[in-house]
Amino acid sequence: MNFNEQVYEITRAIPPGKVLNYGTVARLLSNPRASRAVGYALNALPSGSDVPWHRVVGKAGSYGRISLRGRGDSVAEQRIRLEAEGILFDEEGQFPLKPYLWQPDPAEIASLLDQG
DNA sequence: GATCTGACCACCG
DNA sequence: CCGGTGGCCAGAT
Repeated sequence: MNFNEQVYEITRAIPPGKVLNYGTVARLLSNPRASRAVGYALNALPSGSDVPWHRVVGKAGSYGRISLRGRGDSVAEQRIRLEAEGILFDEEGQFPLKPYLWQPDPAEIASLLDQG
């Protein structure tokens, strides 16, 4: 199980209406500084993937933010999907992280990474 | 193998 | 709040 697959496993485990930051995903993989690599992994996903990539967002202070680069269409799609799950954006295209942050059970994560 | 790039973030100052 | 820096992994050249 390589790094990318672990990222996908974690992302698949995020419930609808909840989100994680790139850095949080990296921490769950025991690579606290690998947030950038998490972004790379999601970038490498095929368009028809069953991985809910839209539930991984960037972080700006205590706010969540869509931070895709060079993919205008995907930015719109991510926002639409999140809004469809009940996450509403403010005028600055952000939303407060606190009510939407997923708090995973460490044992569940360990199990996920172990099995896959 | 060296080098560069990219959906990032924590840590200073 | 803003900017600079270092660190991570994978893919392309």
